[in-house]
Amino acid sequence: MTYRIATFNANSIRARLDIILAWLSRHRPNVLCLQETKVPDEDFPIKPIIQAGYQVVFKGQKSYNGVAVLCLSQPDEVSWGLGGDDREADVRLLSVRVDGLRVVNTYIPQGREVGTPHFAYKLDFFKRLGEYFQSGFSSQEPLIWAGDLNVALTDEDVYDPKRLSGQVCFHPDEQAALKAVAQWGLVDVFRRHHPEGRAFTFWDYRLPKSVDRNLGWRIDYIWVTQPLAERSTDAFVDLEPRRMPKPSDHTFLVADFEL
Amino acid sequence: MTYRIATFNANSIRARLDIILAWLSRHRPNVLCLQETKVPDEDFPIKPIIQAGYQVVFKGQKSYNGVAVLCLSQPDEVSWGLGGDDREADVRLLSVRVDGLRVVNTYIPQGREVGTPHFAYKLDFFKRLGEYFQSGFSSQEPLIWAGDLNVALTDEDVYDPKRLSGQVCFHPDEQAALKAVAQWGLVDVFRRHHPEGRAFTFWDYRLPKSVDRNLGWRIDYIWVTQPLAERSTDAFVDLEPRRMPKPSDHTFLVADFEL
DNA sequence: GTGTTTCTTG
DNA sequence: CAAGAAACAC
Repeated sequence: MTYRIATFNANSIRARLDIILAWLSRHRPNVLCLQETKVPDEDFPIKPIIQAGYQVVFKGQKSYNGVAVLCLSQPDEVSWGLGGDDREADVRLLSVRVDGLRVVNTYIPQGREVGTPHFAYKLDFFKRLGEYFQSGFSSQEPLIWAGDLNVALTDEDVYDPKRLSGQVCFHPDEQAALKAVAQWGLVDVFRRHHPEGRAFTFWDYRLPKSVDRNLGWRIDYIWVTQPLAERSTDAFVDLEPRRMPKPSDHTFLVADFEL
Repeated sequence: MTYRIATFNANSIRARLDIILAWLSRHRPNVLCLQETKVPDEDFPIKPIIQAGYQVVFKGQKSYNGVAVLCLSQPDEVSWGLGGDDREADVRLLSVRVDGLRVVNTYIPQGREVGTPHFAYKLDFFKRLGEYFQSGFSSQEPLIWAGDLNVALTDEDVYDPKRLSGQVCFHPDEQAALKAVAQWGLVDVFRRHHPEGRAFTFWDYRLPKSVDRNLGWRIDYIWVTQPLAERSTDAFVDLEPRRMPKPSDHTFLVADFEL
C-alpha cells in the first residue's frame, strides 16, 4: 500500500487553515509535517483537523516558530526538542512514532544574517540534531526527517547561485552542517527521484512575481533512512497551494513509499 | 428611466472593496456616495472601480475620513470642502455635478462626546453646510445631499431612544443643526417612502450581535430638493452587505427616481 | 509582501 | 468588533 508523507511551512496555521484542509482532503497524506504554525497551544485549531480525519500533535508559541504533525493513524512516542535547556528547540522539533515509523519534523532556525548569534544558533542546532539522530536512533530503522531546513544545498537549489552564494540559507557552513547530519544515513528523497533540475519549495513574498519568475529556493526536505529510501516510489513539489490566494511563502513537498 | 443613487459608509474602501464591487455589479446605481474611505489619494483603488464601469472622484487622507463619488456618467464641476481654511472639510464633503444633478456627499464629524471641541466642530460643520447650500445652490434645482450624517433625528431612528437620548449622534443640538440645514428645502427620501417604522443603516461593531438584535441607528441619509422629491419612486436600506463576512458597520441606503 | 503583536480609534 | 499604524521577523 502507498504510504504518503508531506511537509509544509504554513507561515501561520490559522492564516493557512483553508489551504491545508483542502490539501489534506485532496491528497490524503498519511503524515503531514507543518512548520511555523505561529500559534500558542491553547489557540491551535484542533477541531477542523480532527474533523478532516487526522490526529494531531503540536507545540507552538505566540508569533514565531511552532511545529505540528498530522497523521491518519494515532501517533505514539511523541517528543519535543533536543534535550537540554533550549526551550526554543521544543517549538522547532517534534518527533513522533506512527505506523511503525519514526518521523522527525523540524523547523530549522533561519539564521538571519551570516555571522550573527542567530546564525551560530542555526549551526549549533544542526550539530545537536546530528547528535540527536546518532544517539537516539538507528539508521537501519525506518526514519523520516522532514521540514523546513532553511538551507539550499546545491546550485540547482536556488534561483541565482552566483548572487546568493554565501548568503544566509546558501552558505557553505550551513551546507556542511546539513550534510553532516545527513551523513548519519539519510537520503534526500526528492533528489533521489529527481537527481538534477531545479525544483523549489519556497519563493520569497518580497520579490515581485517570484513564483511566476520562479525565483525560489529548495529549502524544505524529506530525508529518509535506507530502509525507506529503498521503498520510496515518488517525490514531488506541489505548486498549486503557492498559486492560491493568500498563500504561504512555501509549498508542499510530498514523498510516497510502498510499504 | 429609473435613476438610482446610493450612499455607503465603507469604513475603509480597501477593506470593503469586494463588497462594494459586488454591490455595484448587482444594483448598478447611477451614483454611489462613499464615506470613510480611509485612504490617501495615492493608494485609492481606482482601477477595479473603472473596470466595474464607474467614473470616480475622491479625496482622502491616512487613517480617517475620506469621501468618494462613483458615477456611471462622467461627473463635472467637482469641488471639495466648505471653503475657508478648514482642510478637514475637504475630506468630508465632495460635491459633483453629474447627469444634470448636483450631488453633495458628506461625512459629518462623529462628535466624540457631547461638550467636547469635536462636538462643537460637528455643530459648526452643520452650520457652515447650511450656508453652503444657501449661498451656492437653489432648492428649486435638483440637488441630492447624501452621506453619513452621524445624527439620528427621531425616536424611530435609534434602537433605544430612552437610553440614547442626549448621547452623541442623538442629541437635540445635533438634531436641530441637521433640521436647520434641511429647512433650506430638503426632503428625507427614505422617510418620504416610509413615514414611520424603524429602519437602521448603522449597527455598532461593539455591541454583540447588534445586527441580529437590530440594535441600530438611522444616521445615513439621502435628502433631495423638491424637484427630485416629486420624482422619487422608492427608497430602501439594503441589509445584505451588513450580513456579509467582514462587513462595514454601516450598510447601503438607496433611492430611486424617475427622471 | 505577508504574517505576527500592540496601540489607538470609533 | 474591526478598522489603521507601527514594529518585528522571515
